[in-house]
Amino acid sequence: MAKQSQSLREMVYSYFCDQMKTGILVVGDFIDQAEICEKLGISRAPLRDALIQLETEGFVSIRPRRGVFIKPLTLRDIKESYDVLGALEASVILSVFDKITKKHICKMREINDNLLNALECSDFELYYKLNGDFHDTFLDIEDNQLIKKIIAPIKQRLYDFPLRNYDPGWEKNNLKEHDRLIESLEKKNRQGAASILQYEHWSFSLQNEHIKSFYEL
Amino acid sequence: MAKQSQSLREMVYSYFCDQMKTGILVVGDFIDQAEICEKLGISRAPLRDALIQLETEGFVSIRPRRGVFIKPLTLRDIKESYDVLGALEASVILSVFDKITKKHICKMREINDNLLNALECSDFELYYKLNGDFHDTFLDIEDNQLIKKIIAPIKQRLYDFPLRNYDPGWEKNNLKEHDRLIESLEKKNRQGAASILQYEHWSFSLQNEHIKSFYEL
DNA sequence: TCAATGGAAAATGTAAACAAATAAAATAGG
DNA sequence: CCTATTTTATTTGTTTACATTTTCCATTGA
Repeated sequence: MAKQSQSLREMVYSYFCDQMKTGILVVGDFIDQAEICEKLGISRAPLRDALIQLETEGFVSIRPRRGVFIKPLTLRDIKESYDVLGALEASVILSVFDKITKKHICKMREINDNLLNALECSDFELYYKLNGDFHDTFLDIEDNQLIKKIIAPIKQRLYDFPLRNYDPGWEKNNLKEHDRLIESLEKKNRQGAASILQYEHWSFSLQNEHIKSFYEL
Repeated sequence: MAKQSQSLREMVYSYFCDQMKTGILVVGDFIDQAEICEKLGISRAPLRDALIQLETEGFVSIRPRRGVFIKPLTLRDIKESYDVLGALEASVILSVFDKITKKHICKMREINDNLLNALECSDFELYYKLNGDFHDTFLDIEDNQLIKKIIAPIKQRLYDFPLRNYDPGWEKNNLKEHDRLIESLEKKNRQGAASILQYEHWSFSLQNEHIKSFYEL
């Protein structure tokens, strides 16, 4: 039915990621295990394996003897995620600061230009892909694998699966923060760069209103 | 055989935590699944469930078709953990700063006194318990559950299961940092407190030599 | 004596069967 | 007609059984 190189558990895991990304599985959904087993042509064991992994990562909630649900994303969850991402990305910027070259800065500027284009074309899907690329520019230089392993699922939960009310105003603001980050990097302003990330870009209180409308909360 | 209220998976999970805390299961160990199943009187499914959770949390490594190992704790792992803990605990101190009362400060001071006593009695087990309590004093006020959920397994991996070469010199240093943290809190020095946590207490480069001997690396 | 190939044993990934618990439905009583 | 209790059905947690893969050992050949 699929590749044989990877285990069925990994296959099921990717299947869920895809389903969430494409919006077929939505926050709050109940997961019909029998249906999925039939659909994928597998038994319940590897499905359960993947579900436990997803639960540990925070995507689903297994209620004993009652079933599996995709965890709803509350405003509180978002606030908590923002705080964590702010602290960790700021830490990353500080630690990779000396490794950031002109090349990286050029790349970030280029991506930010493309982000503006995407916005003007109202291609929000491209926008969010590019936005990920922007942050990956400095995350890729970081060699702390643990930090990256923590950041990834949190971002995925925030962005990858619920695609809703795009808000050009918010996104333009986002670009400005990116610009200021780039500026700080050019000026070799280490603390400034970290501060922009932690206390502006990932500031929940500053972004509160936009977030509410984006996530329909 | 055990409580019936919780699922077997949770029981197995706690079993592993205990085994790691008490040092029966050591870093690098191969896990004999059949043996554990027999010992606990359960089948392989709930054991596997717990192992997948432990793998996602970073405790063990499941090598497909080859077995399960307790992840070795490399110097690199420790450095990465320190960076994450520094960033997150600093973030916590900043966010709970206004909620810290005289009562909390007294408690921290009290714990720190007991820490010194434990050191003088060479009761290192008590020492590490109290050390956890010290940090919990401000972590308990934090209402960001996500941060706490991230911090807990990282600390557990660092401290809870390998009990080795205690180094009174290092631990005394630790107490001094605690004192300076308390001092900053009293003086309402928000940034100072965060800075002590992130760039001194959880600074890998400052603690490098002590860490090496503590973990026998 | 050493290396290589083949086979047996052990351990894991997967599937299927079973049991217990929860949710839904139907029946009985007011 | 509504409510409460009992019964049925669905779904999960767990056990058991099977198949595939890996590892180890023995035998054979150079």
